[in-house]
Amino acid sequence: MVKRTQPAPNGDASTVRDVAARAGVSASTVSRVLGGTYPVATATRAKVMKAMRELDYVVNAHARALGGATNKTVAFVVDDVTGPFYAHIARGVEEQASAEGRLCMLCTTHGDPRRILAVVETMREQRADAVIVVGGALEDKAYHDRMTHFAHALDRAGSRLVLVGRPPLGPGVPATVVDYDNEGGAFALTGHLLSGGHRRIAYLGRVPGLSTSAQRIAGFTRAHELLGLAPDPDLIVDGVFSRSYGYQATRELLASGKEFTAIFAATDMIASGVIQAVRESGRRIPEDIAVAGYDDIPVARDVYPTLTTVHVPQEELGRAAVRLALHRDELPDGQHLVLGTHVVLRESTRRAGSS
Amino acid sequence: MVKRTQPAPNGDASTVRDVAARAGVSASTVSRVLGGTYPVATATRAKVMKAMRELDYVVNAHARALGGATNKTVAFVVDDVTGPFYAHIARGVEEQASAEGRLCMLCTTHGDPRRILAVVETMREQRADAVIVVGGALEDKAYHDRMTHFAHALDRAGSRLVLVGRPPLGPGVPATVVDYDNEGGAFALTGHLLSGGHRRIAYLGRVPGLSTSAQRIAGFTRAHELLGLAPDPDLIVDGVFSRSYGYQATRELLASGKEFTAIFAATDMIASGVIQAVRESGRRIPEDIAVAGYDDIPVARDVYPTLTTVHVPQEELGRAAVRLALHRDELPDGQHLVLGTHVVLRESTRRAGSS
DNA sequence: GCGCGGATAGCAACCGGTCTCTACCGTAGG
DNA sequence: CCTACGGTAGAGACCGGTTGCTATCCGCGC
Repeated sequence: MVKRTQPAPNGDASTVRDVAARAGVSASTVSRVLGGTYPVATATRAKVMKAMRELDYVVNAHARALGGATNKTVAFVVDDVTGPFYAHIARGVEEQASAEGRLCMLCTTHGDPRRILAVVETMREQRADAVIVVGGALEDKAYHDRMTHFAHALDRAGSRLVLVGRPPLGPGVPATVVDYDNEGGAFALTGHLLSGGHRRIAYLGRVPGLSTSAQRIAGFTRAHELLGLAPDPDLIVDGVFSRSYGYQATRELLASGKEFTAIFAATDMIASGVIQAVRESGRRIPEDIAVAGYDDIPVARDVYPTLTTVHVPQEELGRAAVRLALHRDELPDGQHLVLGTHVVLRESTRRAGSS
Repeated sequence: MVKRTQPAPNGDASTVRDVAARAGVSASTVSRVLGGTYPVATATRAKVMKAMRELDYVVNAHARALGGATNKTVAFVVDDVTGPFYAHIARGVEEQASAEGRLCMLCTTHGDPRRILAVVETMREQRADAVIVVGGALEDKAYHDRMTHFAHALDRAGSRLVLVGRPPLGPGVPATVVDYDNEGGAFALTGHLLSGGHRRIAYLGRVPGLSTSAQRIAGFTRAHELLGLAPDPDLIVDGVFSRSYGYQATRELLASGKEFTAIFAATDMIASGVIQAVRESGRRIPEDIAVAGYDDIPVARDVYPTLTTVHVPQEELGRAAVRLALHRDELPDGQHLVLGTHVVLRESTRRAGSS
């Protein structure tokens, strides 16, 4: 007899068979009590429950996952959790996952696209029933191909790839896309600035090759064109999505002597740096320079003056991602959901004349 | 023959045996190629690798976990990921977990202590090799007992409970504690304010029954006592750790007519609301009222004026939690690590005379 | 009194890897 | 030429739950 006869000999968790032995029933019966989806006599059930309690038994999720196809797990892949924008999406994902009885794995890539691929591979091993990738995508052919490959691989394994805030991989690729109206938000915000009389608007934080950036620039440009204008390429500055970049770039821009009356920061994080630099230069916001951001993260309400920005429904993006991944039939036409965005007017763009 | 003969009949992932069949070897051989820890002839290895590539094979993490005792997973339990303080700890946890070849599960409790218990139970099922619980603990007997129970249960299963930023459960309880010098930080910060001449300091955001809060108040009080003073209980205001609370409480405090020259906000989040309310009242910071916070989250550098606060090594807390859980021998004496904190002087407490 | 069907419980075969033990190969040493 | 041994590969028993099929016991109707 190699098998232990002790209930739970301290140092190893107890199993169904331990519980069965103690309750004087078979393992199947214990399993049925656990599952609840099979008739078990009340007296038997009570005996089993008692034994489980006495042994402090918990099922082994892995053994359970081996039988069924799925692990009841959702994976969330993101650049960096400390960014408020992603953190709020993460909250939505976690909440919805939890509501759907799923666990949530958190994986960060620190901006390295190769790590995304590695992480998705790992999630394939974990048999997660949804893999949610968040953040703008690199417009790179090889990368795109690898993601397409993963979409198919996940699909074959009964899992689902969900892209949040990035463009679809193409028709026929089994992936769900949850996006927000990036271009439309930029269009509306730029329109707001233009209608406020601004004609020379600087755009800070263009990221070449990043889908999110391209869309915002597109909206920015389209709003100009609607009025028969064109943005000055000289006022569109490349950068990264960070506060310190916003601060630094603004100082340089102010020092350059270029003319402009408004700054469209690619993100609120950038905008908060912009605001600091503008104020340190002695200029007033919005009287001398109007400032606007994008994302509507909490900092937009906290800066002084409060920041006009484009609201992105972050938590809803996260929730929708999980919801659509698990109930694919909810979205009949294709697998592409676009959530709306809208401009939130605050002090940083208020015109002198306005109330 | 019920078993499929097709390699991977589209709709189900391929298994070791599928690969074995295609490579013309046995399942054990495939497993050995996978593990790498057993001599396999070069030619055989090549055949197997080729088959794996052709079938786009990935191991099933659950099957693998079923054999070994652990799941190579670390669980991170937190109130809310959108709080910057917790988000930075999360980043530390995720980074270290990733460095140690572990995956990271994210679980949020939304401040409901019952959910912590449920989550820990779930992690027991998952056979996570560490469960990291972050955030101040409720000083409640029943709750304490349940946590102690879980510590033992996890220990029995070869797993480890780690408490971050909360007091130990008691001697003999198998749990690792990674804490920071909460009381010392509050003591130093209060000392800084007192040495700046402030004698009536308001404390905003006491949370009755929360360990973190009690420790900060203790440091606050001890610094007063060192100078033969005592804080005015009337200036210690109960609240919650949020920006809006800080804003509201400050308005009420200013309107109340109570005398004070400095505000010690229990957290930076509260402080950012305090700053806004003070400035809106027309008072200057720090000339009329000095403001200080706690935690040193990014917002402390972003507010105007920049915020004096107590630096808490958030990422290191997260990393240490994972490290100690996995290499328990690293901490010889007991399982209690306390990281240091220090005051970060910024503009919000600068005296007129100082540079 | 006998047979039938519903309600329960048990047996054993999975799920997909890993690991131990055994078997086989070729070759080098005696 | 035979044996011993290093090097490899295979067979099969796990890990812990789940589940289809079977077996048993019971009450009840004829």
